[in-house]
Amino acid sequence: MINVLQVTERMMIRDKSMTRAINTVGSSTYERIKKDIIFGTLAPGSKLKLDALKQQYEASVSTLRETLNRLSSDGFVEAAEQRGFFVRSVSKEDLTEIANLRILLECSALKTSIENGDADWEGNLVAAHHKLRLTEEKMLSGDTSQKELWKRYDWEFHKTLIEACNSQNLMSLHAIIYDKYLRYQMLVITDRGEAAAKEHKQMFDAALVRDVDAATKVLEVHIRKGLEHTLANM
Amino acid sequence: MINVLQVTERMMIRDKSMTRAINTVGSSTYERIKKDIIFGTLAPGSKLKLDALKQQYEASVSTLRETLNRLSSDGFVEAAEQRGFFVRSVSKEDLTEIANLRILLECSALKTSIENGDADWEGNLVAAHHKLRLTEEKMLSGDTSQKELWKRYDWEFHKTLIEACNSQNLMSLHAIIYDKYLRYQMLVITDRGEAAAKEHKQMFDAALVRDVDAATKVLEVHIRKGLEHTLANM
DNA sequence: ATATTTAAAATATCATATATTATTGCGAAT
DNA sequence: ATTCGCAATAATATATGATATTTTAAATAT
Repeated sequence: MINVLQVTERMMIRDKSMTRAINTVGSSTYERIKKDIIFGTLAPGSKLKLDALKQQYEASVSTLRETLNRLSSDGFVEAAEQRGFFVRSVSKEDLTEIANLRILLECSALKTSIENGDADWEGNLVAAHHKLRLTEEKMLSGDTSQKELWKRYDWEFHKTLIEACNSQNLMSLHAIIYDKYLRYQMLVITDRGEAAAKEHKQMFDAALVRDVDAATKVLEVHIRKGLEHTLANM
Repeated sequence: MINVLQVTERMMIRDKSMTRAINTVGSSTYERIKKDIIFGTLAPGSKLKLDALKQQYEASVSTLRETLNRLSSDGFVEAAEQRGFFVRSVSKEDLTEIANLRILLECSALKTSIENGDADWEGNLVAAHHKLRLTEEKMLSGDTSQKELWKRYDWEFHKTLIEACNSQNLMSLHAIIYDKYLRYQMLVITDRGEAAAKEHKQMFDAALVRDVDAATKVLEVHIRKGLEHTLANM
């Protein structure tokens, strides 16, 4: 799931021999609003007035309510009965909870994934790490124009690492938590560029030689350091 | 959260000096449909046609769509773009994933909770276990009329056990997973009555003497045995 | 049998009506 | 003067029914 930065334009899918454009207004507003919450365009705690959203996202009230209800179940929006919707507010406590959850879920998934991953998985991992490293190098050399792309490759790398864990349920829970964690990262201006890149490399190497202990330990440090960095800057 | 068996009638809340009835059609429909999915009234895999639901739950299409979108984010309903909604289908693989997730989340929460629980928590735990034990005894002596109540007390006991874990995020994730697990339990006819009751007692005792290891071990066995029992009967 | 056309059913979206909450203004009491 | 309570009004959320679009199925032709 490229849930974070998913292309919002119409996607093509194969249907028999024809290609046909599909995408509902609902799903595209969902992606757009979610993205705007994660990347801070919609500020934490701010009221989501339906009339205003109607103009902003060019969708009807019903469609917006469907969207906001979904986002509320996901935990990005707060729904106050008969008082409307709000962007989920942020706090250090919440971030700490999110980070701990991410450690719990992702480390568990990583362990199983490393134990079960086949050649396909290794291939995907090599590819994912390669793309991530290239973008990281660009970022480190001062070209910060592609922050969104960088974050997408970060997501793809982490997702690929745990992809062989054999649990759809775990994967989708993790996807949500990852996005919540990302939202906090986008809240602060700076990032841990070089250190994070080094940790990615260590995880990559450990995963390929099937060293579960090393990989999960680095992952935990990776997340915990990210947590500390964000806490210190928010 | 008494999410499973929550009373669907209007609830009273205090507002200044008056009591005032609140409850939207949306939230009550949500609870009702969720309950019907968990308790099997709405069969796994079955199509959720809007017209039919409209009559069944006496709500408009838009309200129902809001509900179904929420349930889809929660994972109880499958939303197929432009093809409508379906009750989430079941499988042994899915149940196994759910059980493993429950072990992961609940054991982690239990550990922290036991480490942090104060006198209030102990009191709540004593009360929760007492209510559960009374109902279990009735069930074991043949009175199976209160299966829903029993399941509610089971939920309250497990919830109370982890309530001092200091993580709202973890608690709400756990609540969803618990309900998914419960759905599978309701699918099969029989239960592990006596054995489960014994395990509850063991967890209760271990929690009170703050024996993290013993408590989490029993919990894991408790869930794993429940998984095996359900797998064998589905 | 397979493909195409047509009809029916169902979903997605919208505009509007109803119910609820929030705001404002005014007068009485402290 | 300031606070509090109350009523009228405005703003907003919730819920509904109607319409447009898409999918499913049934029927016909290749």
